[in-house]
Amino acid sequence: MNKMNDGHDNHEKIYDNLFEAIYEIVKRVPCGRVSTYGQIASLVGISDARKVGYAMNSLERDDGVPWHRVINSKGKISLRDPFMAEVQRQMLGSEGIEFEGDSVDLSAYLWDPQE
DNA sequence: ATCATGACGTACG
DNA sequence: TCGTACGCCATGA
Repeated sequence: MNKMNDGHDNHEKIYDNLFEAIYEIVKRVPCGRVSTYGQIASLVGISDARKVGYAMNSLERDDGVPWHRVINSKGKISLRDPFMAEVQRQMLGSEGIEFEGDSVDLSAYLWDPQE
């Protein structure tokens, strides 16, 4: 669920938890680019990339978080569910991301946070 | 309150 | 290349 508001946080970027912070970073990844669990983790200041995966897994509905643009450091899709993995692949494909077999060339599509 | 569980990355042998 | 250890969140039973 989403219980991030105690009722008085608005203009300040204060997050009740790590997942909210992760979602804000993922929202910055533009169409046509991909990011990795590790990169997102680094940007929110944590060393555990798994937590980024946990955060993505916890998304129940679309909160404007482009979860499909987050893949692993090997350039592959990490979703365990084959169906959803294919969905993710299709979504990336429709955004212009090309696959070489089952992986994406990160040197060509990795998001640069400075952009 | 404890326990299991789940989309990872890096270091090391 | 492969297996293992570690990092240490959020949620539901």
